[in-house]
Amino acid sequence: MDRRQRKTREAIFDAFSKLLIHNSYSQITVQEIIDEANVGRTTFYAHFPTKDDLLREMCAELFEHVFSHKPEAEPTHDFSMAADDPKALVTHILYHLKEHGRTLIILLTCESGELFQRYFHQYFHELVTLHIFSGNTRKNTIVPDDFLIDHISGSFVNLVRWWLKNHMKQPPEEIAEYFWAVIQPVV
Amino acid sequence: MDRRQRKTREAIFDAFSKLLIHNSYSQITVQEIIDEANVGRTTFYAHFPTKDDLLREMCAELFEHVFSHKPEAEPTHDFSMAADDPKALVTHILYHLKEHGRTLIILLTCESGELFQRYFHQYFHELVTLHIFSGNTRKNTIVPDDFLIDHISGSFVNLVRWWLKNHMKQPPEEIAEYFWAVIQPVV
DNA sequence: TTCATAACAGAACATATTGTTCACTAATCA
DNA sequence: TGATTAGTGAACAATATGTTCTGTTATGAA
Repeated sequence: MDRRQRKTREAIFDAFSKLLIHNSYSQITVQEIIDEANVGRTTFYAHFPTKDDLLREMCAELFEHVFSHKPEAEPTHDFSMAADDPKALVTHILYHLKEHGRTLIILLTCESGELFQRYFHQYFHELVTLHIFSGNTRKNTIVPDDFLIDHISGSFVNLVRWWLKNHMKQPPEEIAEYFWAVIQPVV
Repeated sequence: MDRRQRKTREAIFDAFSKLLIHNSYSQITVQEIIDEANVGRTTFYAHFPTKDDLLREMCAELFEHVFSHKPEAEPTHDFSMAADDPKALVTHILYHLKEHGRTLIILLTCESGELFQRYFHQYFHELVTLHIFSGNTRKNTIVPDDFLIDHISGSFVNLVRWWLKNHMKQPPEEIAEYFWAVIQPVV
């Protein structure tokens, strides 16, 4: 991608983030984003057909990072064994989420939360299916599998929102414990 | 309230519901609502300052009904003992929700879901605090109380959304069972 | 039934936002 | 260096918003 394109894209993302702190999504106009980002009107529309696309792409980029569990070097924490241990995997993700704290608050708190949440849920859903749910001997025979997965994903999104509401005071390890405490008994 | 006012209010609510089936909240314009409801522009603004207020009031009215657990005569089901039994209470609410199925789908599925969900969560939160959580000897000592309540409320909202996704095939009693199966082990 | 009151209709209005087009300039990287 | 690609800024039609006006109609109390 052209350096100019990256620069513009970054500028628009930043401007949008900044505006989301004080105004709600629907109230923010394309004009404001343009002004804040210092880009031409034409340029904005060349990058994003609509404001919704902008939000969508911003969410996608964020989650792409947060849910990436590549065997990369982790500077702040060691998760070499994360792949096997579901609990460690959750902690790992929570660490990544904490890195994006400010942006997360904006996206989950603001009016745009719904779209964001849908993404969140979707990404985590995949993870649950792969790493937490599978390989388990099912204890719970009352509820259908797909509901259970849905419940677990939803609970995680909820947990993160609760964490944010508490200004992310607790360390990721503790949050992971909470999650495990309400999920482990039902899987 | 004046009969004319009630009529106008109803017309606007109905028109809004109808439009929400096919278009997403943000795409619907005041003009469209006015046209669909057959009311004057002035009239609309006399009732609702903004489109958001309209949605807010619609949600409020719906939940006021769904979460009303007055000792009223229930035609479809008997819940005279609902006040004591949390599970019966949940079933009771699920019955009310099913009555509003179409409107619920619209409100939870569409883009406006976030605001709606917030209401939903809030109403149920109160109920959890009063009827499900209280009076229980706490088994779970790991997680904080306020997180647990949050988790339960969030799980209920999630459950209803899952139910809707499945076109409310299952009877309320079965859904209540599911809820109990994932909640009872953690309280 | 009468009548003052309050609600509604509809048109006209200024204002603001959207998304597009066009001619022009500047940066990129091969 | 030079062809290509990205960005600028102004102007635009189209549409939405919210307000103000004047006139009409329904309501419910006397």
